[in-house]
Amino acid sequence: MNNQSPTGSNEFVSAKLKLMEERCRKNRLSLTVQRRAILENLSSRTDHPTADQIYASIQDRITGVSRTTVYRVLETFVQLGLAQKISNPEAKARFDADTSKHHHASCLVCEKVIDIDARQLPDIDLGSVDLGGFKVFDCSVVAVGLCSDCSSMDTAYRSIKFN
Amino acid sequence: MNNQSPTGSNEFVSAKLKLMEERCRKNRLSLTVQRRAILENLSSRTDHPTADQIYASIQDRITGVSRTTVYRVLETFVQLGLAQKISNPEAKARFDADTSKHHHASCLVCEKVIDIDARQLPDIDLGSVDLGGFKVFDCSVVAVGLCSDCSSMDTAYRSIKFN
DNA sequence: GTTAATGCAAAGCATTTGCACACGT
DNA sequence: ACGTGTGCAAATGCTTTGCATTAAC
Repeated sequence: MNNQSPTGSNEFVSAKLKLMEERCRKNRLSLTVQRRAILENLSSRTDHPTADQIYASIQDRITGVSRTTVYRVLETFVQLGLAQKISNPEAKARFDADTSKHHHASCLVCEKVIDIDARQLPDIDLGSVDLGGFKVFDCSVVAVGLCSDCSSMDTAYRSIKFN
Repeated sequence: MNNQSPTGSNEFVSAKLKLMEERCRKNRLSLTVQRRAILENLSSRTDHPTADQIYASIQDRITGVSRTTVYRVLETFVQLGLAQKISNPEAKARFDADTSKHHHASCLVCEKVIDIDARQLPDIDLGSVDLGGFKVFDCSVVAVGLCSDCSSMDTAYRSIKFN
């Protein structure tokens, strides 16, 4: 993360929890321990986890949470605008509690996804682009390549077999 | 598609097949009927199909092709730089025979992915952006929203449950 | 002939669904 | 109490793997 975005900080987590309570109340959804635990976990990390990664890191809590619930709750959060599924080239969904405008870089080897601060790039203006009637809700840049850990390892090049 | 890009045209398909033959020879890979059929199918369409969609549209050929082979061959094409997996928010891989610089818009309802001509947007320059050692191979814009078909249907709004 | 590719069946992950029970309001 | 949410188990969807057979060079 860059030093300007609060994603993952304690303040971000508690603000996010407050927002969830507000949105849940507005939509008559229950404030369950599971929802709190899942949102707390997702918003305290910056690694854009899969549903299963979130499940793995909270299942050992006192209460226990089922995998099914993690999938269902994350879907609810997306509908409520509390989280988003981020675009990546792999065949699995990754989630992000930071719904503000920013971009991502996805590692082809370890599949890690890092954030790119939107302020480091000019705004993308799709207003004057012909999209044939497509209504854009959101757009962002996705970079693919090798993260610093993977590019410093020989193993990184195992996946690049041909030329 | 826009009228400047040749993706999907007969010329594009045959040029792509020639390129595949060249790359396969260079890497001592066999020129099989399956590889030809899969590349021909992928490069003649502009809808960014999943592996399964390609399988569905070629399995009724004389020879028959197995699903496994489609998955394996597509992976090979990506390694050879003949195709790319495109970033999208859904939990499945989508392929594109157009490896030139362009962008995508992904429909949240029908999951259709349409192309956005790179010339309609300013270049994205990640050269001066701090990525913490991440090595970028490629980057593009991904828009999410509703395609023209889905935004004209009431059903499109079924997925937007909350506020 | 040798090496690489395919097909089948089975396994492995990722995700969703049906239904009974438990919890939040 | 009422309606919603959860957990379990099973089903489904997407993708990969092992191994014997077949095809390409």
